[in-house]
Amino acid sequence: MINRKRANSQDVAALAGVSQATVSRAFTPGASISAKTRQKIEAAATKLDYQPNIIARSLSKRQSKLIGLLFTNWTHPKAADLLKKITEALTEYGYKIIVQSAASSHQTDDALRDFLQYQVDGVMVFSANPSSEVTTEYARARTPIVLLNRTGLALNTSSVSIDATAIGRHIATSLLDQAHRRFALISADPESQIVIKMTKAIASITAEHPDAEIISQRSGIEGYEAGFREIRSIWSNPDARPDAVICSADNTALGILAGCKQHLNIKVPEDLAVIGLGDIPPSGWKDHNLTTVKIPHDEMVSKAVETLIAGIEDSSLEPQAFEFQAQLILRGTTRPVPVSTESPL
Amino acid sequence: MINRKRANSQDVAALAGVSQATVSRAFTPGASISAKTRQKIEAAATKLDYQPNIIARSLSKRQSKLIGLLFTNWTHPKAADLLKKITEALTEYGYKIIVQSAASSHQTDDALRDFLQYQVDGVMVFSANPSSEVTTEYARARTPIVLLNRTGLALNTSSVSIDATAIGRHIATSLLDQAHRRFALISADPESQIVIKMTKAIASITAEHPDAEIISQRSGIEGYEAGFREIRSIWSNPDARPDAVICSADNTALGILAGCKQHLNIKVPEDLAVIGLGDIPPSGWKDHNLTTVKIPHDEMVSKAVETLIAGIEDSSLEPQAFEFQAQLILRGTTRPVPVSTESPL
DNA sequence: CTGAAAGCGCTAACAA
DNA sequence: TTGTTAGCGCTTTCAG
Repeated sequence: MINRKRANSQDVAALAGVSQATVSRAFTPGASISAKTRQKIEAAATKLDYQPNIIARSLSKRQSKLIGLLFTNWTHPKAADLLKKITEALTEYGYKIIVQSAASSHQTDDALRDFLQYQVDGVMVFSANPSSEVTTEYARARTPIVLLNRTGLALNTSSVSIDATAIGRHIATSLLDQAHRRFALISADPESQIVIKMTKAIASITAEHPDAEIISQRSGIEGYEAGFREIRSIWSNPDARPDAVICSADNTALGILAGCKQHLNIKVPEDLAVIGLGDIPPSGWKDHNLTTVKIPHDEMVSKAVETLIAGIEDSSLEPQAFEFQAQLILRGTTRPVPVSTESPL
Repeated sequence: MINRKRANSQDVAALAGVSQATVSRAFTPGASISAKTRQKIEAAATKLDYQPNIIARSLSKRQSKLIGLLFTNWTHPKAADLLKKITEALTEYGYKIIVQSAASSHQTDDALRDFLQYQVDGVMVFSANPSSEVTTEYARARTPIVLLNRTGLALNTSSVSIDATAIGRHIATSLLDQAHRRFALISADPESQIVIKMTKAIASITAEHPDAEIISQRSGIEGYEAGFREIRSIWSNPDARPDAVICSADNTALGILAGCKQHLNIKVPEDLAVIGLGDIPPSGWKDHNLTTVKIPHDEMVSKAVETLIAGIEDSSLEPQAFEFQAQLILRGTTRPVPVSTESPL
């Protein structure tokens, strides 16, 4: 059987002895069509291996059932999980996902414009901020954008993020309760809104406390090895040693821990407290037992997806910003909390 | 400015005072059009925020510039890296990627049929085997499929994988050289062609050796914790203890290592050798120092992408199967190789 | 180099 | 319930 080209609804119509429009109805849920003709058509369709051409449908219906997903932060420890969750959630709603990768902000905008050419019904952006020119284009096209992992700065976009201020204050307070005073802050991307807000929150707490301070702030440190190296450098100046280091990622914190143990003979948490961010599985393993912050990624993805879908279905909806509460998980790399402050009931 | 609908080539044509077809030409690389009219059109286009509708173009050209990417194994340690690489490589060639996730083989087939409805120009499947019915449909539609991480069993599909037999033989031989005799095999998915082939290869080597044997084979073990638990169970029977365990994933091997150290007081590699698969970063860290197998993922992805593109551009091309050589990385969890066998020059 | 016109495969009124 | 007809926005002959 040498089928030159794929069967279309015309071919099926001819074989079934009905009009082409009727074939279209047979493939439209809830269209008015008699059971008998539907059967004829289904028979003809399977015979010809017919499947509706969604591209043509999209053109005609002026909606593509396509969602653009722009991904930048591939080294995020949950990158694969997030992608899976996003993909599956959107699939549930009957959408397909077009992924693009972007490194620079320039690429971000280009990718976003590409999405528009593909007539996506909506876009989700993970860890990047589109320019306001692009978001305006989107607004004009009435195509909603949801930013995941960014706080709601950009115009015309919804966002889902964590409440960085709250967790920042919480970390700082907890550290102070545990009698830590000299904080070092280590981050990957200093531009990240979350890092900025957390830093500000921590600073505001230390400012209120007479002998507490942020004694150093370093950025561009990402991953285990980077942490491993960084702690040496931090420790090298005996006059400026912190007694607590707060990292923007668990991986980095684990590297620091390893550095403390292997080279520097720093006792954690006695000499130094270490706090991570993300609560990746190894952090919970007994040999690491890292105090860290758990981010409710699943809830955030669900909310992001819901928001996007809502924006697609009701284009009059205003963009919204959501912040989720992250949770500090106290484990072995911070000193035990004094009993009195625990559940002050 | 309340632009009800997006501008189309018609609108641009009107504004520029040319025909719609000319606008189309202006956006077709290499079309014959004078510099002057092109400029007029570009001016009009930017004024109207016009961008060609790729959906319409696809319908008309009968090619979507869309590639379907079916992803099943999200827990693969390199999942995010692979996705990134695939996405970026295909983007280089001017394609966009539609991702879908599938758990069961049933879902695999459904997802692949969905891709067909979206008129994808080709499909890449990571770690799954489509049914032959579906691959036949694809063949009929002249839409190439490339399987990544599967050996070339399915009809009408190309595949890119590692040479599991070679690496299996290599591992077994190396272990025998190091005076190991009793092998335990631990895998996540016993159906995986790679696992099957490696097992067979190892078995064929042990068969040739009088006192070597595979003393146990366990599957369904995936991840650090699973490995951590499994080694206890393996070790619980003093009469059937292996002196080498070969894992289908580094994570699992690392869990085993931790179990050996923390609970069982097993000396590695003196009492037990441990070999992983994948060479994830922690395996190389000094505290683990795991002997493992490095898989040339980047080369494999490049080859898979090239093969797919080639298949799209020349539909007469026959499917091909590629196998890459994996590399055994000897580190600290296997006994040192006797000097005599090293470089037998 | 440019315009007119005929599709691409489908949906969506509108009649019948 | 069905058929007819007119698009959806673009590409691509074919003339000019």
